[in-house]
Amino acid sequence: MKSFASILLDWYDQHKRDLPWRHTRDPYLIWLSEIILQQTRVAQGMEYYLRFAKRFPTPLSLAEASEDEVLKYWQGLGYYSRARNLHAAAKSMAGVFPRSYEGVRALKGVGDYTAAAICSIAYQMPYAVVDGNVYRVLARVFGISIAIDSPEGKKVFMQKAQQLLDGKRPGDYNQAIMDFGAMVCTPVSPQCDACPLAKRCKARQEKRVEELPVKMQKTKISSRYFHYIYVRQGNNTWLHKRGPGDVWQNLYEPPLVESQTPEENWLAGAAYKRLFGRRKAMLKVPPVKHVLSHRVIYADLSEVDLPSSCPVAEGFLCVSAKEIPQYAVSRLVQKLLEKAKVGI
DNA sequence: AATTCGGGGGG
DNA sequence: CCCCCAGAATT
Repeated sequence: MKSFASILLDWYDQHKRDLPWRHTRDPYLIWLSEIILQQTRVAQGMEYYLRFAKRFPTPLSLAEASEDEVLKYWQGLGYYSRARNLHAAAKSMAGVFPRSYEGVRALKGVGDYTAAAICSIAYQMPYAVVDGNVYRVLARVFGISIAIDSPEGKKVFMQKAQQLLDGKRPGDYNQAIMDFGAMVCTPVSPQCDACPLAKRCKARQEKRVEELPVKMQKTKISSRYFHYIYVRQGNNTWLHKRGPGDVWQNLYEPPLVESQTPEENWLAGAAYKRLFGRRKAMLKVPPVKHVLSHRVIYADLSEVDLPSSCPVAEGFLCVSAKEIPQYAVSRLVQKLLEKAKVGI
């Protein structure tokens, strides 16, 4: 009876995807790829990785860049704390990527999964990764019904993964089980006919493939209502850098008024008056729906004309409309500006 | 232990 | 519409 690991490795040697970060053993580049791929599909992260690796080929080049530039390169990829942590971690390593598991695990933005991935792939250290693919493959093949997002479940899957790890090729094994989960043992309609583990798969024997893995879903989604105001002041406009404690930290956006309900007359509210007094705002883009992981934002964009004599409000930058593309903005702001045909 | 971080692709 | 993706930090 062949081992679980050797079956996966055989499958991997035949079917592995040709990915750019598989052509290097540079721990820095492998780290970069792993941060980009957190909660992100390979297809979505590919172009970002290539651009990052070209512009920031070394820890030092990343450390010496401004956070604004790093965020600009990250624009559109989401989970922007990844970019901020990436930059902070690069600055913390003084040009030398850590060589121990503990050193890697201590980097900002590196958790158990990412530390195991980097150390196994770059250093051939025997640490098993546990990501969404691993949960799914192990839950099905071994018929594990415990919820993957429960504390006990995490422990069970961690132990199982570590026990199955191939000691000779830990990096290849880790990538094998993830590629396998992405290509064969997929979340819906898995390719059981082409699966080299089908014969020993508990879930398949018990016809529970679609039921595993088990997750205790929750996700209460709340709504927010954003009203952006595009300032037209000659050829200039206003931008604001978002602060901590909310979405899109350190990204830029036009002046924003948030309302508690869609019906609220925000134009008469204190927030708007403090910025623009009694000036009229013209609606340019009717509300668009923007979905985040645990939140739905309904956002519209209006325009206010301002004489050039008008001073810039506290906390805002006055920039040429042509310069907007230099600033990192959320996908929502990008879409609103496109629809309004201003900037970008 | 539960929330909060984005955005996109596919059924 | 739904689910989930090479997760981590915070509270």
